[in-house]
Amino acid sequence: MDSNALRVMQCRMAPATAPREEAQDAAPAFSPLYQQIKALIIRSLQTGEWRPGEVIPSEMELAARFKVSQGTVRKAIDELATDNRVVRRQGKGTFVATHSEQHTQYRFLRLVPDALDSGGEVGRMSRRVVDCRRVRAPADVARALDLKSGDSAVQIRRTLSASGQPVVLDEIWLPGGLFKGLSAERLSQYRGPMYALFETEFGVHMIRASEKLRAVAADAAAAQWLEVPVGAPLLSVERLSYSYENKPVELRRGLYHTEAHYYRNELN
Amino acid sequence: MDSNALRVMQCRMAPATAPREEAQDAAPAFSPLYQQIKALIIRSLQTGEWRPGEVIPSEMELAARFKVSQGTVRKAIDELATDNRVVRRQGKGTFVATHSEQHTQYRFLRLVPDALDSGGEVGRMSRRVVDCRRVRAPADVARALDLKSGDSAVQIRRTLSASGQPVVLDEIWLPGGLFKGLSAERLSQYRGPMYALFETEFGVHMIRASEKLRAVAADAAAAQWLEVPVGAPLLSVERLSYSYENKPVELRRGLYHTEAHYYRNELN
DNA sequence: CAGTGGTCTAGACCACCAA
DNA sequence: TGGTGGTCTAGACCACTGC
Repeated sequence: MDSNALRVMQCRMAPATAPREEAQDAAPAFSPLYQQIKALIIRSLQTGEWRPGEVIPSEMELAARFKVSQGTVRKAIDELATDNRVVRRQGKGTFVATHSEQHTQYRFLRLVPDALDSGGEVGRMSRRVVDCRRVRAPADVARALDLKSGDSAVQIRRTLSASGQPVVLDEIWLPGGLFKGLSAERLSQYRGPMYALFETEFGVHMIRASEKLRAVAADAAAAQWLEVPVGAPLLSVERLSYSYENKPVELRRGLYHTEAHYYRNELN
Repeated sequence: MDSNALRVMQCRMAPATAPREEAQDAAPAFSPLYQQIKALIIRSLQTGEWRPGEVIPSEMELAARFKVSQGTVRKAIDELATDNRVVRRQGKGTFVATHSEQHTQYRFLRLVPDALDSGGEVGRMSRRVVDCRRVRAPADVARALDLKSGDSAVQIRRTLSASGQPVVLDEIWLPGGLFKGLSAERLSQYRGPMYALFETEFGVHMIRASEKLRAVAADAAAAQWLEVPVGAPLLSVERLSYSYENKPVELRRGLYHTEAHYYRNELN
């Protein structure tokens, strides 16, 4: 059969006689078929062919569409699932990941109260927006978010409180161009995690983040908001979040009061 | 063919007419074949049939031994590889993971110097053992390590320095029974990471760890060792490490000076 | 060259879910 | 009951390693 020869060609290079859809990479590097399929699926996710929360076509359908076996599609989807880009549900289908669902809420928040140390839910925190302004991005923010100096940016400051005690003071920076119309009112009114709002209102879906942690002393402002003495030790968490297109779109500088909470991390 | 019937039986329950090796779990829960194979391989790893750094039998050999297809063995090994219990090397074989190799050194240390912020190697740190004593485990340590109160424990204190500046002060607690003969001399003489010593000298291999991070103020002792003022903010990292048998065997309380270093964490 | 892990296929059956 | 993802098989060929 020549079907195998076709498969091999697909493996070795981006074929000219391609079946329908093709990545534009001119990279001559070897890439397995399932990686190519994965890239094609990601493109469809990026273009919005399937939106967050929706089902994507079944493995059989995708196999037919891409003219590969079900097993190859399966391996592609397996990786998308471990990347948290899709969620598989046996008997129902494969769904585009979203921040708007219960079990994925606060996916990036690692703060745990001392109290429910083992067992028990992570207590819901109450949000309070301090302010939300549009300004020209400072140099360091512009560098982190890949903006030109002078570009517009949104600055949000907010606190999170657990049982009345303020625990987190966040300063959030977003590219102004992507978040037109974002205001303190929108933020305050919205129910659910901020990342869910970003997703549904602005089409920005965060897939991963990178954090830098340090211990710092509280300055006057932080001390006031977190109700601690000036100079008290605080956990500084600088988070850079990346969008579906793998571009940095959020810089979040958090100060955590770790007297009754801690930052949990699992190492494997 | 009845070979399929046999497979199904293996899937549904731990069979009485088992092929050679069996897990002892009486749990009636459904478990896929490849999970059973994975459990069997883990048992062989625990009993030392294949030791850290060694090759395990090829997929074909294991398939013959367990009387399943190569694909099933492959899926079992895939999970062991993502669990960091084995390492696959194309063309060479599958190797039992070890802390004694270059690319896995300092697997659990997330501290990164500000300097080489992107690109560049993580600079080697110099170790210095402050002291190493055998004492009766304090209550909190005993609880964390599943010891009886009054059991013997090893307490190690040491520092890590980068380019002459002390950065980390660790207090390490180990069960006395597992680490007979561990002394300050052994620790000082050993070249390579401490976890490699644990592995080669005491047969204790860490597979995962759980950390709790907080910001704290330096007390007098910490201030002296880390050469910071009393009250300076330090990153407190309490790590509980688990052995191959998934039992907690190390409690490590670290204080990190995060002026020129930060704790890096990737969220997915 | 032989042996290893890595990819791909085709087809079977199972577990789960909803209508 | 039919459709989805999940498991398992058998066999082919590819890529990498070391002799």
